[in-house]
Amino acid sequence: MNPEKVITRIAPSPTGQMHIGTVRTALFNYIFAKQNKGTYFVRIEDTDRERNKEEWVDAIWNDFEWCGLKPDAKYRQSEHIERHKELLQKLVAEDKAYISREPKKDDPTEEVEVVRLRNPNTTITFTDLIRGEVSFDTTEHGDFVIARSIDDPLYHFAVVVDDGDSCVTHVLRAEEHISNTPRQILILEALGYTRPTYAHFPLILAPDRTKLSKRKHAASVEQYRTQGFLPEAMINYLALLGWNPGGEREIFSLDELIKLFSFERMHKAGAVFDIEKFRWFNHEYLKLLPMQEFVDRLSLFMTERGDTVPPYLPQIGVELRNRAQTFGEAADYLKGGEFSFMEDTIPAPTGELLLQGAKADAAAVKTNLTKVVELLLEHEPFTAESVKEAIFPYATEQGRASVLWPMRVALSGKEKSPDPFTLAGLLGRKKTLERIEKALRML
RNA sequence: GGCCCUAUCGUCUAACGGUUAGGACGGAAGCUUUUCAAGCUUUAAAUCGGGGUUCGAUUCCCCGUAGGGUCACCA
Repeated sequence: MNPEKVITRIAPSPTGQMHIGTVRTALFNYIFAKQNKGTYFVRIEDTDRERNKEEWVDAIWNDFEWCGLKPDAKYRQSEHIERHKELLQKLVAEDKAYISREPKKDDPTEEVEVVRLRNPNTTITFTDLIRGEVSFDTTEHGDFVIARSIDDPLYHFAVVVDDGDSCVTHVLRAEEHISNTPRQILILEALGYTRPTYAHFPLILAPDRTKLSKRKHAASVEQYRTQGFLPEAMINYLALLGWNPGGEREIFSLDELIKLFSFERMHKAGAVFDIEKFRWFNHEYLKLLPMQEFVDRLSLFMTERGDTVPPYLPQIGVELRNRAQTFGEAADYLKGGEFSFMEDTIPAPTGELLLQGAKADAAAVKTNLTKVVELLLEHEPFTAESVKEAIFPYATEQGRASVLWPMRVALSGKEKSPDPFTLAGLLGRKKTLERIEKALRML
């Protein structure tokens, strides 16, 4: 019955590829808003004209769309520049801030007129949903700069104004911002806005336990998309970095996360991003996909990557997906000839390879292969299971290695491949028999 | 360095004073259609240290130690 509607936001800056930490913060903002039937929006923080680039603005929209985190609204901070100027002037007029003529910081030969806030030098205490009460002495900040000039606001000022005007109720962001919070509260109080509720999420760490950075580590959404990770797996994995619903289940859909999320179960310490576990999650999600969808999405991935999609992809889908944890790996397997046995043009295996794992001599292998042909000549139906039924008793009798190894090599032409029955099922009777006959001539 | 935050297997974590400290990833071993992968089974592996509080501490308090974040005319 609380009349106050929850409003959350994510505020990325368009200075490069989107960081997966940004996605996680967006995710929790999204989840919390949805859980409370509130609103979640994206605001692009583009007040730094020198570092921003249009291409990164587009990348942000694309990345969020790919992740499945659709905002209820979106806008750019630069659209509000007039409002920022207005409030900057108001603050100066009220003597809560003042214009200070001083040498430019990175070029002391030049003089600038920055705007500084009159710091009341108080101790600011705020409640953090994750960390409880947090206090900072703000005297150390002095009269800090809030604008490069009277019409060029800086981050802290712009954030406070935009959050205030957008009636953001919950500022949920990463821990790196926690020591910025008191400064923003000081600005907020000077401006007279209502203070939102804060929460600071633990950081995502690299294996060396420092903040995961795009410079040093694989940390951008784009990289993982390019490697063929599924957005649903990424969402799930990211949600479980620093949070869990208790119990032993790990696979959760976005809807389930919305139902289960709570700040009480949020960790306070940073969590190391483990690519191996992420790959495991991805594999789990790959296996959850209906085969047709797996094939379609992989085909799309390969096409975008410039790879040729082999016509036999649907047939080997199950085998391929067992092996590959990501679409990227699947594409690599295909490209690397892992499934070359599906091609009609493969050369016959050498006699040496046919005997390599057979634990028997050429004469015995020849006999066994001949027998296999005989057993399969009219066997019905010709599926992996039924081929196994036809061959297995004989193989067991003769020593499985002496039958199964050469049969598998004859069918695949390779040292490593799926088992002979799967191969036969995939190839069909005609090709199966042809390849065994061909192998027989190599002995 | 100042300020702030944090601390359970290598990693992600469960336990909200009483458990043989559980699960997952990864590792190791074994099984299978004597290859590869997947799958299944088994297994090693942790409460940072020291003081308290308590009949009893992973859990509460204090002090260390270690790690991280932040200290812009970036966001």
